[in-house]
Amino acid sequence: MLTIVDGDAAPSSLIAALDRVLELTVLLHDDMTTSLAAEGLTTSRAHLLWVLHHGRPSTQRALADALGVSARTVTGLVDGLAATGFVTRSPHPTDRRATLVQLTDHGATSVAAMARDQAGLADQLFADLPPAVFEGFVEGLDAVLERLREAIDRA
Amino acid sequence: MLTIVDGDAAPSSLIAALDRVLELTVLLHDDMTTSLAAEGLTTSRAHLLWVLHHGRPSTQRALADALGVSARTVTGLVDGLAATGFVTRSPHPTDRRATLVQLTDHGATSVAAMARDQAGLADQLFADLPPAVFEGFVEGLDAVLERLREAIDRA
DNA sequence: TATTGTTATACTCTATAACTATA
DNA sequence: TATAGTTATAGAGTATAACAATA
Repeated sequence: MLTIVDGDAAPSSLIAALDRVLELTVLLHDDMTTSLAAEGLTTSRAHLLWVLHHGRPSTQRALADALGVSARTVTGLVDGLAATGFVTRSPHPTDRRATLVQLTDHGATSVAAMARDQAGLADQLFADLPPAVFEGFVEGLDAVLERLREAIDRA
Repeated sequence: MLTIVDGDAAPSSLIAALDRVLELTVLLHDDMTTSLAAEGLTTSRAHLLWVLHHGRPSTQRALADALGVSARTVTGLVDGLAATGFVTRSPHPTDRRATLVQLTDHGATSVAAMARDQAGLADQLFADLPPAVFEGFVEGLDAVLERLREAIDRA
């Protein structure tokens, strides 16, 4: 974690807040990585399954676009997911260049488990928060997200 | 981004909140990756530089412990950072098995740039927030972090 | 001519295991 | 005997470029 607070500069509550946001991101990432590993998935492969669950059988080209990675990368991800039984490849009915990727039963079960895990995590993080605290958090979060999107757009 | 809200389950404000937290983490990660790439750094290498900046010349063993990776991984990271001029290796003064890694001027300059980037980001995210919104966000963030740490401890 | 997905190649991060040089 | 860091090896994610099959 890139914690910035040190003796080099005057401490800033803004920087301290960013540090805690970054800590949250790191902890969340580790938690999700651990959960997925228990099901035999990496984050990249899980992401592909997730896209598949929401978009139904897709060509690899469509998956590459949805995931924001190259066609070559999708080949590798699908290879791995097919070898471990999460997806299957089948020919596209009308375009003989293309391949359709679809979830197996095992893949669908894993996606359902991922959804349950996320719902459970949301519960653990938020369910017992005082409503005012939860609402304040969400309000601030939305404002921060908006500013972050603006900053990225400017860059 | 693993956005969970779909037609499969009753929409939940808790899940929606987690989705936005996850969106924030993804956008922050992409933003930082882009900034670091502009300086010729990956996140792993930047993390090592950051540890070095805060801990002064360190053995690779100490770096491996601080980063939570294997000794082999540190060898690779230091190889890359040395080849690109961010760090140098030198013999440990008293333990001839060990190697000290230290920042070059270029490495120190890069760490300073990283610190500036983070401070700038904190400004962009928080500086123009109404104080009450900022405080509500931080209060909620602290509560969420606490619950996340508890959840991880239980697991 | 353009597109889909592959092979070829390469770089990075990560790990374990075996080994060398030292403690 | 234990530790620091290396080589050897391997798997995963990522990319570009060249290529085959098909549109």
